[in-house]
Amino acid sequence: MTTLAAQKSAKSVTIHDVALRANVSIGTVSLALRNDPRCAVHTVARVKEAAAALRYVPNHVARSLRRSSTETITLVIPDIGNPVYVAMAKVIQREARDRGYRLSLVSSDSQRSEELHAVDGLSRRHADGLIICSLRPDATLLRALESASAPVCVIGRLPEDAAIDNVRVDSELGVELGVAQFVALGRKRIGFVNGTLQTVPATARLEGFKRALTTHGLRFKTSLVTHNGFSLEGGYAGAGALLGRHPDLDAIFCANDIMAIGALRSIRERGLRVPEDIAVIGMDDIAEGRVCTPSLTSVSLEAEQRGAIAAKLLFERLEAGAPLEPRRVTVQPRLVERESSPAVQEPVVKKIEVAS
Amino acid sequence: MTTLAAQKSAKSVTIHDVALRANVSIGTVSLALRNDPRCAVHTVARVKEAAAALRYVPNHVARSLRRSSTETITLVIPDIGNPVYVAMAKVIQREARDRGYRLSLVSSDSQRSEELHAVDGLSRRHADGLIICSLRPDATLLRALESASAPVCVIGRLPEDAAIDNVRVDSELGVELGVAQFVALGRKRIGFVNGTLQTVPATARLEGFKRALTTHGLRFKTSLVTHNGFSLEGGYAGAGALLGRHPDLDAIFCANDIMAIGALRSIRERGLRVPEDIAVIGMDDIAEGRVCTPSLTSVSLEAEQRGAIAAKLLFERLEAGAPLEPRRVTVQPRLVERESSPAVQEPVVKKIEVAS
DNA sequence: CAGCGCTTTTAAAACGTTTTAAAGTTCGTT
DNA sequence: AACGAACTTTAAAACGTTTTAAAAGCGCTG
Repeated sequence: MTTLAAQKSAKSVTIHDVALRANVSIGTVSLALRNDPRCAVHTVARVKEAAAALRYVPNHVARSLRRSSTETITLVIPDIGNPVYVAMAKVIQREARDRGYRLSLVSSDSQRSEELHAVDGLSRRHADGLIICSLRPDATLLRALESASAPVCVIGRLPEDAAIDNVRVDSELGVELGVAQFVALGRKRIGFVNGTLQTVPATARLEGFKRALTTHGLRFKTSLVTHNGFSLEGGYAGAGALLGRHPDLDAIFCANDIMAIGALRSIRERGLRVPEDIAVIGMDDIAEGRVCTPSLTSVSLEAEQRGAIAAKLLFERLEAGAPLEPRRVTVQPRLVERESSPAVQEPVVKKIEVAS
Repeated sequence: MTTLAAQKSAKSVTIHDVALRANVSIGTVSLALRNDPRCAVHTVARVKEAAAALRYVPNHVARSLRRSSTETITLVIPDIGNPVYVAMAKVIQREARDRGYRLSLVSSDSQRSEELHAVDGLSRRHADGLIICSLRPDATLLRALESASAPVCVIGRLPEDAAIDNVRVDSELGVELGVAQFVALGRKRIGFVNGTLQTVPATARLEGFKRALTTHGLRFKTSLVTHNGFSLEGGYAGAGALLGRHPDLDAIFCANDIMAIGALRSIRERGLRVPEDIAVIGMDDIAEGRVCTPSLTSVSLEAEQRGAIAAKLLFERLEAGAPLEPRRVTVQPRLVERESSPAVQEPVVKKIEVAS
């Protein structure tokens, strides 16, 4: 196609071409195209006509340079394969779009280098702001974030003294909700399939697990916990190990839903039934949990809500003239009951039986 | 933190500052930082020292403007919630990174507007090239792609006369592989849970299904097929409808793995066993299929491979001086056998049961 | 020591916008 | 008829790079 080749090689039409055709200066074209009130209506019309005739489309790079703003924000998530982060990304994408920003999505796979690279992108002017969800915000990353050259917001728990906008969730409480549900079901031998050791979420969740056991007068033992990747395989392996050590478990809490789905499979393979023999609760409340078999009881960590709040904080900072104080928002977890650890039926039945 | 506030408000250090400190012209700084051989080694050293001392980081926007290349490519996928596209994206991301490009990922959710917007981004200089995976490449989109102002590559079937680089997979053949496997298992009453009607993949797969039935001397009926979204819910609904109409089905082919996982659930809920009562085969061979219960037999459409090829085509075009002829690559599907439709063992068992 | 060739550095132009300050208009008042 | 005021338009300066053509430095040769 000659048109194709021609178009690709042709110099693109600029504001100068439009100015020439509309017989005005480039300054006027710039004003007119943005409907600046300083520009007379008939001029606006003429300019737009010329622009349309020439198929003018503004060069975003040039505009960014002049305005020193790219109208893009970066979002870094740990794993694009995890639906919970995808859900978060979708919310943030929408928020960004509503404000005229584009979203640049990066999956860090928890690589520190990827995370730092994204922060670095701020000073290179790749983006105007950054939302980052990190499982392991160590000193290096925090330093980079604190001295970042543009607004930043972190989703996930940060040290108390970090001077960075922060949206977190009380995941200890989340684990406690789950364990409480097990106890209400009459389950006492509870295992915990946790995620990668030394990540902040894993640490917090373990803490919550210990606290919950204590609360309900149950004894904590290290052998009740496994640490594997926050992945399907991790959950599968974890539940397997746990059941190997404690064949008498009657409930397993999993540090996220993906792991829980892996755990379901492992339990099944041992010929055990969920929830009759073993109740299972996950965390994150992802869509997959609603449709797996059995459907998964889960503690929602309100990923969408956290994403929306992070976006709000970031844009406030972007739009604020003056620098703002660092802010912190904490979201509450919420138990969503489904088949893998049912709330009502079974326990009620059970209680009636006990009473009669 | 005052440093924080200071850094954020401070004008960023530019090549001019470095030039001043190193006592050379900005042109020299530019050359030195890129290790241009025209620059004397001692000067390079001095400049780099100055740059480091000032923590200079180059402004990518300015560079893009001058070089008129953003070193970014855009990838548009239909659904970021579908692991198969995520896998594809990861491959392409890697390929891009290896070549010094950044990847901007867009999930179109099959909205035409999103797709066109991405194409439009090329002329706005958001990116240097585009890879797009569209379920419904209609005339509007094709026209836009053909007259795009930068290199483009489409993953997915295009009309024969489209003058666009194109990577496709023979998905008819894929369906035929699946049906052949059912037949080998002795299954004859085969349903098809298809995706959204009027998408190109759904059309092709339906075609393949009809052809496969014919090949094996089976009769095609419209009632053997359902059309729903290419999603978990779609698969769940589709299998439900199918079983409502034909309770005697002994095999269900699903147009993708996500739908197949939904279908598994629906089948289970009716108290039927997979694969004993109903064999199931999906398409895409996503990781989730390996660990669901039962694990999912699937026809791989080689998403990673297609992604890699698309990247290769795009970068060839980006790096080519002269315009290239449009190219087309077709990839072959591959059957991956797992529990939901086992190759050897189970059918024997089944026959024994029936016999008893 | 003029001239040459080689290496290194530089000034200035360019990339395509937005923005600013100033210059032109037009019009109603005095 | 002159004078502002209000409205429009414009020229030119930025934004921070890369690139180009020319200049400068420098040692050699004839």
